[in-house]
Amino acid sequence: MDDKQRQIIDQAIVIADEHGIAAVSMRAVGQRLGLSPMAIYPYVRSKDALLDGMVERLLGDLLTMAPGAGGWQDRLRAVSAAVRALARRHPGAYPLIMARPGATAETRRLDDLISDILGAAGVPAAEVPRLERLLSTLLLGFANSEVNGRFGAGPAAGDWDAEFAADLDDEIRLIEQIIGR
Amino acid sequence: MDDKQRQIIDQAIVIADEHGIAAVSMRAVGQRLGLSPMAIYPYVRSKDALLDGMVERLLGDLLTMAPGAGGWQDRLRAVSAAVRALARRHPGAYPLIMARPGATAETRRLDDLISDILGAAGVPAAEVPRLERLLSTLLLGFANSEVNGRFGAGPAAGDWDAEFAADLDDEIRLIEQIIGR
DNA sequence: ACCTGAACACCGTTCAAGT
DNA sequence: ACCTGAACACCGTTCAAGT
Repeated sequence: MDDKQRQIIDQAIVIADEHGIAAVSMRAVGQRLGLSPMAIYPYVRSKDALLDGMVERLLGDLLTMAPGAGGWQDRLRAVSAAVRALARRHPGAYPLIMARPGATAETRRLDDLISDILGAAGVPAAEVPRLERLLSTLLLGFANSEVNGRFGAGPAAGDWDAEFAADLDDEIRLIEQIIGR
Repeated sequence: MDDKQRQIIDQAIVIADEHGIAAVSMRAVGQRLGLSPMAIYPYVRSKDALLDGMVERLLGDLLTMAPGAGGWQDRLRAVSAAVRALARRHPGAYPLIMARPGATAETRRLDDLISDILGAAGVPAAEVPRLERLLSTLLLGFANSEVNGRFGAGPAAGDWDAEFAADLDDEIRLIEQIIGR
C-alpha cells in the first residue's frame, strides 16, 4: 500500500546518510527493497519526487519533535535543538533541505511554527514574515554548514551546540528589542 | 595554457546559469568549447574539481567587487550587496557555494574579509569567529533561499533587497550592542 | 604536447510483457 | 494489481592510440 512509498523514502534516506546523496539512485533504492528499479515508479513519480519526498519526511520528523509548551524563548530553543538533532541524525540527507526549493506542505508547517512563536512573543504582524525568514535561514543554514563541512574543523571536536546557542541568544535579544522590553 | 582552465570553468558556469547545475556535464562543457569530453581532463582533475573550481571562480568575482573603504557598517553592507549581486547574476551556479564543503582558498578569503570588518568594528577577538559564521551563514543562506525558490513568491515581484537590508540593520544593531555603544 | 575514440560501468526513464 | 527485462539516451572516467 502506501507504506511501500514510506519504505522507499526510508531506504533513500539510509543510502544518503551512509554513502552520500550521490549514491541515491532508483536502482540502489530498488536493490535495498529487493525490487527492480522500475517497481518503485508507481509509488514515486520520478527521482526528483523521491528527493522531495525525502525532504518532506525529514521535516515531518522534525515537526514531530518540536514541542509547543513554555515561553516563546524556550519554544524557539526547542525548534533549534530539533533542527540540529535532525541534521546530526541525517548528515547525508539533511543538505537536501537547503538544496531543493521545497515549497512543500511540511516546509510551510515549519515556517508557520516559527511564525507562531514570533506572534506569541508579541512581534508586530508586519515584522513576522521577515523575522521568520531570518531565523529559518540562520537555523537551517547553520546546521547545513556544520554538516557539510563548510565550517571546517570546529571549536571542540565538532561540537557547535554552544556556539549556536550563543547565536540564538543574540537573536532572542534582538527580538526582545523589537517587541520593546 | 591555463586560461583554457578558465574557459572550461566559465563555460560550466554559463551552462549552470542557463540550464541548471544538473546540465553541467563533462560532455556538455567539452561541446561548448568544441572539444571532446576527454580534452578537458588535463585542465580539471575531475567533475568534482570542476564544481569546486566554479565555486572558486564565483567567490573570486565576489571578492573583486567588495570594496574596503568606509565605516565597518558600510563595509558590511557592501559585502552583502556583492553577495546578493553575485547570486542574481549567477542564479543557476550560485547554490553550489552552499552545497559544497568548500574549504577552499577563496572561502577563507571571504571569511577573513568579514572577520576583518568585525575586528575593525571593535568586536572582541574571542567573539569574531562566532559572529563571522553567523553573518556568513545568514548572508550566503539568504541569497541561496532567494535564488532557489525556498522563499516562494517574494514581497514585491521578487525584490528581497529591502527585506535583507532590514535584516542586516538588525544584525548591525546587535554587533553595536556587543561592542558596547 | 595536446587531443580523440572506443569502451566500461553506471544513470533515469519508456515501453511492452509477464503473473 | 503489481512487477520484470530489454532498451534508449545519457553519465564520469580509463586506456590506448593518433598528430
